[in-house]
Amino acid sequence: MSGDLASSFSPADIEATLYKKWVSAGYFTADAASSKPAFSIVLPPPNVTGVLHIGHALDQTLQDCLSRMKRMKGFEVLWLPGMDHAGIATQNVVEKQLASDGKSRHDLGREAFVSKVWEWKAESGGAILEQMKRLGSSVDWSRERFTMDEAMSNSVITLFKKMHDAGLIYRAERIINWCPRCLTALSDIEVEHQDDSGEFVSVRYGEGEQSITVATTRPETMMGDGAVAVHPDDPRYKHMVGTMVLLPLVNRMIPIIADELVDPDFGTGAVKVTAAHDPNDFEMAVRHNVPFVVIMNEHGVMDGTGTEFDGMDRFEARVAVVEKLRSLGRIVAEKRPYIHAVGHCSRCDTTVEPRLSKQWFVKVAPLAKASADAVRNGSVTIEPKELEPRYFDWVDNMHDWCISRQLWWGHRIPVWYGPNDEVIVVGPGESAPAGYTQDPDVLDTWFSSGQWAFSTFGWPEKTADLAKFYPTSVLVTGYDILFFWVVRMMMMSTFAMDGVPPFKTIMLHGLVRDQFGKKMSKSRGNVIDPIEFMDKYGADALRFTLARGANPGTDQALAEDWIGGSRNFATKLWNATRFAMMNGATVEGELPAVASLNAVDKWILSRLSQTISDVDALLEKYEFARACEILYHFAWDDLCDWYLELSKETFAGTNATNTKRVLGHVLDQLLRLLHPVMPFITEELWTTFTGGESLVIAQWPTSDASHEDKASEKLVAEMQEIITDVRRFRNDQGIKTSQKIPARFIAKGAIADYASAMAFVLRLELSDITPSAKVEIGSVQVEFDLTGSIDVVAERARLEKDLAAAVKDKQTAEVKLNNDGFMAKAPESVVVEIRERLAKTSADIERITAQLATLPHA
RNA sequence: GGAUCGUUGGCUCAGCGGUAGAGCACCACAUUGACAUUGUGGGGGUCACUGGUUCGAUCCCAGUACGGUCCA
Repeated sequence: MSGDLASSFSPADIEATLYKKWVSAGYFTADAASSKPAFSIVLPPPNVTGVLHIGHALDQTLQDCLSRMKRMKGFEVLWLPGMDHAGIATQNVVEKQLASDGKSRHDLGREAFVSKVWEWKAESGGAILEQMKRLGSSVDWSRERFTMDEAMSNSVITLFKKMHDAGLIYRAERIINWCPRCLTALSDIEVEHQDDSGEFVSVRYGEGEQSITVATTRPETMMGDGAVAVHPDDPRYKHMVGTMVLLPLVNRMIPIIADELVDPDFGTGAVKVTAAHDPNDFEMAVRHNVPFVVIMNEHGVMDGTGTEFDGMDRFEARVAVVEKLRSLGRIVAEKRPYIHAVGHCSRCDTTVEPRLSKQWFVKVAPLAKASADAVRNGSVTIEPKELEPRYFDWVDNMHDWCISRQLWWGHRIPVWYGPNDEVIVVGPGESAPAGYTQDPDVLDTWFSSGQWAFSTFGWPEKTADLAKFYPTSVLVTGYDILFFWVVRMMMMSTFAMDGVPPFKTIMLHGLVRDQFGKKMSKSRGNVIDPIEFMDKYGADALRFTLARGANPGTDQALAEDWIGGSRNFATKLWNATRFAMMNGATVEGELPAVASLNAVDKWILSRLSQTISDVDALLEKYEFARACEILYHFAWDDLCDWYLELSKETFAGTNATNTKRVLGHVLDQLLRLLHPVMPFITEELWTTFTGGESLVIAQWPTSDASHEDKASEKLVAEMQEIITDVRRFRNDQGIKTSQKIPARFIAKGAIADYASAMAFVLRLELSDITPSAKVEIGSVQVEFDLTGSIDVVAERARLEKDLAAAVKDKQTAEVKLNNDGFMAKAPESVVVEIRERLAKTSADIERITAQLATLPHA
């Protein structure tokens, strides 16, 4: 019924072939018309510019794990792949290429530039999708999407209009984050705050009595000041509020205002109000009618101050302004370096410049509230629950979202302006009246990727996919993009889909770090390349390592050694399967009645049943690490180290029919359980072993309570104890593991039936001997004929060590049992357990003491 | 500064009111019957500190110290 396995496992020989087989068989293609229950996941779309990094590998391993398990459980699974057009990032890549030819996008013009980007995408974009195949991701390639696809653009425009009509999108002049290099607005989340070394300068404004010292980190913007602000209750300045003070350098009179926003304990307690260049100042300015004075252009170059600083870069100007103030004797104090948080463009790291500008915004309050409510009322669950506060913290305190970008690559804002400042939104299939011109800006990338959970299914059309697969079952992603993407998905989906959130569960995992728990970064040089490690150890090994480290919501360390360990595990599975096949293990025919089986077979079935129910429950709870741990130990310890060893004697005999069938069953079920995590090797082993078509479409195991058997578990535990103790004895006595020793077992009851199995494992030759040494475990004695003297010193040391342990255990048990409080209040089951421990340790002490007494003195 | 998480063997992490666990690393022995990408045995932790609750605390509570992350 089955083929042969090579003598060793070589991942490279099977992976690509198997992946092609799965795809061409259509296993991953979802059927919206299926009567099976749906299970759907949308892949967090990687950037079109991206390459597979270890974080993707983790994210996809977990999603694939869930998808494959659900598929085996009989769900109609759709795991939808695709990519994000990544506005700024992609435009930057193509602009860089142009720059190397000494050109800018303006040389090409908008249309030519955009088609250049499409060209780039066709040639070098999406490398990551091919890399996903290496990993084995069971995505539905027939449904691959790109956020700039026509259908998705249609969704974007439709939703923009819908939101605009609902009053959720508006245009306003505000202070926004501006990147002077990318020359576009950024949303709050595209700004990264870093501790920078700056300066903190105190400058005296005004003259004589009518002077006030302001402290600032941005002296260069003072030419744009419209006021000085103090706290209303600050006694130092109360008398000055409402008066005017001279603004140096430009010699303009500006008012002193009082505002609660000022922190009297910060600096001098007086701050300059630069309405057009600082978001807090902007707020105050609005409240107090302070004029907006723009003193910088879009490149971050001083402009319009009418001073010698015009034309200087903002940082150059900072130095020059301070220099000038110093020469004027206006510097009261300087602190340099002054470490403070400064915003940087997340795409190019340029220091962000707050800039007064007219942009489009999403009014987030009602959307954020709906998103928060969905989690608060339980219609969406966040796993692990501990991360919920972070979610609420964010959605409950969100600012309006700036969605316009001064870029060319992206969804063009569907707004047209008429000759008399009319504003209309032009939906799909509509067109603007003659003489209207379209807004030149494009939408934030997240505006389209935020629609990923429904636009990919064909919204706004009422498609079969949408009906079948929305809302998606679970979103699997790193907690680091909870705010970027997850919240946007929640807001936009809930709005577009009439209150139905995009997923039932948000499963958050952590970041992959290096082997010391440090963040991976190019500058540290500790970045792990998943492709390199798949080449070296196989995709299964990488996947297993990642899944095994994936505790919910927490970061995980990753070391090459550990991937090697997982590769060893794969090798172990390979060899165990070879062994099973060599010994005639089979999946043919009914599993024999449990009553007819020997205790070892009963035991492994019992362990299997527990393993199945544990692994199933843990995977359903997204406890990947614990599920993998259980699988690892079941496979390696229970199956390979004990079951196979204890069955060797049976296989060597003539009555192995039942055991062959049991082993076949256990192996079959184990490979199924492991398939979601290690799809390649399990597929190869299982198809070879069983002759079945594919594990991808095989049934997921279910536990069988009738297989659970405490008596056999107890018996095998006893056998394990005996074997371990005899091995220890042999080790202590320096007897080679290969050397066969004449021995006999003195045992009563069920255990006596397994003397020969144990003897086989222990390389003992059972015969009627005259013993010269013995090992006692509980009521069982194993006697040996060592034909000569034993190492008494070693033997005495071993027994004394056991004795000491038993004495210590006995004491702790006695202390408890002599404690009245314990006896009065501890639950009965605990008391019973301690009593049993006392009995056992007492017996052990007696036995070991007696044995020591028989030893000759060295 | 605010919030939040963490502190368990050499490293990375599980666990959790009732005698401390894993992987890797380490030590010794072994080429034996699927596997040296192996097997067998072993060593190693007063579970950060101080109080409290409890018959009993690594686990619960409070505080302290140190570290991380997010937000400002």
